[in-house]
Amino acid sequence: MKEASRLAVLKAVEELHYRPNVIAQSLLSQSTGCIGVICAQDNINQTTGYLYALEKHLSQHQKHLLLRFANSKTEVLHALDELTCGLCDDVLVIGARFPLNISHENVILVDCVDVDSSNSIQFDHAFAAETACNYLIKQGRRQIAVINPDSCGSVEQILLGYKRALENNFLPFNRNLIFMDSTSSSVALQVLLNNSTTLNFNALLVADEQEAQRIIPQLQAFNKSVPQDIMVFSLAGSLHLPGIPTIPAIEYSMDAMAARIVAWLTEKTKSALGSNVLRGDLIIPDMAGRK
Amino acid sequence: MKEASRLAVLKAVEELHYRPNVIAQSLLSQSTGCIGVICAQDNINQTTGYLYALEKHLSQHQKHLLLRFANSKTEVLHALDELTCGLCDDVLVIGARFPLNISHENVILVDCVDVDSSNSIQFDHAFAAETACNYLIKQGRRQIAVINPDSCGSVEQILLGYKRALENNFLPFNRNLIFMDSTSSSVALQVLLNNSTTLNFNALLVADEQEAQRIIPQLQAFNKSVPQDIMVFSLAGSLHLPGIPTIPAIEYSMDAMAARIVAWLTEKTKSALGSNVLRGDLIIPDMAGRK
DNA sequence: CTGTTAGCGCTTTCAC
DNA sequence: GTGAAAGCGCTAACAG
Repeated sequence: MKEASRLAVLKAVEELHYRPNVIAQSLLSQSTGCIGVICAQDNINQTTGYLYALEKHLSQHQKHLLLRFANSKTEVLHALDELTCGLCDDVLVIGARFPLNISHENVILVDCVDVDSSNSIQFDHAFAAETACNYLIKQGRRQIAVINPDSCGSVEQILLGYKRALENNFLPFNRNLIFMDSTSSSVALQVLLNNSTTLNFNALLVADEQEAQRIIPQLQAFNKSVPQDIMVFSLAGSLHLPGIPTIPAIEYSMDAMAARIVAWLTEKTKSALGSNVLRGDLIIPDMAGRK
Repeated sequence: MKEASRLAVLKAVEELHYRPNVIAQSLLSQSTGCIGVICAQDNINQTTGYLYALEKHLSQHQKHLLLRFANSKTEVLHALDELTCGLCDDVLVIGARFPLNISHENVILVDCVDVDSSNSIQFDHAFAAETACNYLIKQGRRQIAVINPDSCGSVEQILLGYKRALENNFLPFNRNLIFMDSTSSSVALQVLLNNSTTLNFNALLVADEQEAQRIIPQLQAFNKSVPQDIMVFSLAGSLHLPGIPTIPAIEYSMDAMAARIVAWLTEKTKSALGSNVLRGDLIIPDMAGRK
């Protein structure tokens, strides 16, 4: 081959801005490099962390993030249908609080409820609750109440970790401090406050920071100062927004989660997932920070 | 054709879960239905609103949202490169605060600075500032300060609307109340507060709610109550989070924006954009709400 | 080492 | 009416 013609081709490539068509490549390779991400969590503000971490990791592996939102099983299945016709190599479903019963080869369930499938990544809520209680007990809070909405699906796990921490600290278990099946967290809080003289609770575990921010003003309205009288602990993340004081929380590393997911997607061996539970980090408020 | 064989085929389709391969279809039609969305805003929490509205509208038109994040011109161009090799029919760049100089046929710039291209949708900041000032003046606030970070790129527009409102209300313009080129909004605020006895300002326009939540505690630290002493107004959206009191704001309808974008994408005529500026709604805090 | 060919899964066209 | 064939843009495997 003449060097001249080689250069001529390269020059033409340059000048005509030739870009090999990835669709034609995909047709042959039977893989598009697209990963569908179906966000099913009810609080869409929580998706940002997931998406940012996921996109960062996916693009590093030449993969594309195809985003969908879905709020019910029907919507998830519909989205799944549209994405698995050759468009996406794999699909993630994130944060579904309704049972899905999906056990497809190429679908990974992340932080979903009612998971029987092995293709899933779950947060270790038992570990979170245990850490939370141990922290609170070390802070001198021995009467820890728990308010967890019915829908969270991590009820048993949270209770497990809660009891484990109490046992390890030789503390008695009081059923009246636990509100796991309440439809409204506000009602649960009212019951707690109405019985506060006998219950005498000084710490409160809630499902997430959003919940905490709803509950804290209610506590204050009943002359309970936070965290002096009642220390409120979020079992899933803090918001880190200006104007909102930090509360102690368990925070799950979105980066760690994304790394695991991408490892699974690229290696396609179940062992890549390692354990399929992810443990969160304990975040304690900066005492020197804002009041 | 025999009816029996027709049914046999349909039955086989059903049983084998046959799904026509969209990639093969794309190769022929030269269109994938994928719309690349490059989020370039520094505050990733702002992306959620865009993404949710966009995905909703796109999926209604059988289009897919391919998400990327980019924080610099280099990253945006790199993402653009990867998406325009046949994968995406069109690409949106959202919220870039750095000049891009892109005027590609299939790229729409949304809420980006320094836009010369006609393929863009901008927020009407002049209109926002004018509405804000008119509202504040009607609330009895005639000394309106403005703090706007340099990077926002809407400086002239905001000043335009500000002056227009003042003129229409026969109020004098005071240059000392305007901080448009300050690197730090905190420094600008300090200058304002140091001169507060002579300036006597009773309202403050800030770029967005995030900024407002940074500034409000600083005002309170100087014994300025909000909104009694100083009414803080956000020129771009409010957060609507529990635990954060609502402040008056201009809020842009993500739904309206998404609808316009999808109209442009589907009709592919510039007229579909209508005007390429989008005006925001005035949001006033619910006085009956939290303190 | 270079050049040709077949075929990825589909749709459109053209011939029967 | 139904059925065969061409071709979308690319890369594999093959033949020269």
